[in-house]
Amino acid sequence: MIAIVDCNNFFASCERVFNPRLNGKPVVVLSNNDGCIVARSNEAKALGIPMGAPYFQWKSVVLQYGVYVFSSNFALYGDMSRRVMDVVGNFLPEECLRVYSVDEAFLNLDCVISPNLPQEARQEKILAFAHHIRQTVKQWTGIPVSIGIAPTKTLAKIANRIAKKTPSANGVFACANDHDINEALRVTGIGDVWGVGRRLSETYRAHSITTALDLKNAPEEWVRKRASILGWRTQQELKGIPCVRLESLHEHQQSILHSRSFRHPITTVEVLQEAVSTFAEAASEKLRRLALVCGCVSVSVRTNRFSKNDYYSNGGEAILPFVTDSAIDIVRAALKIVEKIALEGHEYKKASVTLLDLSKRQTVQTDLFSQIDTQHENIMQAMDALNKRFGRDAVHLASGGAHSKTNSTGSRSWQGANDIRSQRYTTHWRELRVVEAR
DNA sequence: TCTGGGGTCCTAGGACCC
DNA sequence: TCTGGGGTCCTAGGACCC
Repeated sequence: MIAIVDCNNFFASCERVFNPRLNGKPVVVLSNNDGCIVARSNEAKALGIPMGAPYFQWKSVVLQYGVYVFSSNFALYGDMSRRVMDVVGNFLPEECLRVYSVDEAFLNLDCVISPNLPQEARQEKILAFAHHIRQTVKQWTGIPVSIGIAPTKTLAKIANRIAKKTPSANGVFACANDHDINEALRVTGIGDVWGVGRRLSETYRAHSITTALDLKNAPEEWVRKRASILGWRTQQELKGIPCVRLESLHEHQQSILHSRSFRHPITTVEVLQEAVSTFAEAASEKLRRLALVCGCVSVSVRTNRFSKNDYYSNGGEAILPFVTDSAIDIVRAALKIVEKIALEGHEYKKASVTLLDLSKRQTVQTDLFSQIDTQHENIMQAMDALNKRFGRDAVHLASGGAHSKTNSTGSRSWQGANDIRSQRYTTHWRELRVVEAR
């Protein structure tokens, strides 16, 4: 049996932990640049605010109902995620816990509760175990979680959704036998199935497959043909046959991406290069943190994708002559690409830098030792140390823009809005929560 | 005025081989 | 007039996830 532990409204719940007056109130958290609504408390959901909605379209509702709004605070959410996963990790061996995203983890319950127990005794133990996890996470971190339990991951996801939607379930829902599973599938819309996105649900609905149960019962060959091997696997999972493995096929990450939309459009290639330089440097920092090197840099730029006229987007990539983790090499390659792909006269709204062809730093170092530039290595170590100690962007490459080009608030004019962020309560000494006792 | 960011995997089709 | 068959590898683009 598989369990999935999923934090409820995770970002909104993080805000509530350190700001209890938000309990019972509608809360939303915005994406980078304060662009979209990416997390909503139940009260905000009840107001009809959809996931991913542009913030500006919902500002009037926000004002009318006194919704509390926050810019995203990833320092806080990342740290809270680590705490939640640590607590869950206390309950079972490491190899039976698979952290799937910032707010979700899969648990292999067979590690903890013997599959050979009689059905009823086993079910009872599983439920008690799940409730215990849920209560402990809540008490130790302040984050509410829901737990879904079923024979496959896709079914566990469905059980989790029911756990969230059914108040009487108390945050835990298990479906183990065929009858319970079919009933759960019957009340689950096709679009709510894990692995069925917008396009696939359109296809399915056009063929009268509207619930998860319909998909389970659809002809396999048809599913295989119309929805590829992925759709077929989803269908197998609905039938209780495990098909989705989470164990990564790869030893390490395949790509590193850093991208941002600009608050104000960039109109000159010169400024665009500053932005791309900054992004490439940020990507290289992540590369070094993961102890990887890259062999290929890819850059893309584009204008506003929502304005119909004059949409322009372009991209390019460069294969590096040697693998590297040096910001200097990577930025240089990225800027060369910008020269090729960026034309004057456009209003650029977004740029991204992707590092590809990643390998472990250690393994290449032995082969290509003479090619690793030790001077760069020393500079990178110094820069990383300075930025760690004195804050991000304490030092950066000059191609990222000089300080004379910053505006009155101290940020470059293209940098995104992040105006209404809460304090970084758990990671910055100066932002600790102050509690007054009277 | 205003619309996120960071990933993975699969497939079709082209290029190439003999 | 008429133009094979069998295979591999790579890449761009699409779809999906949170």
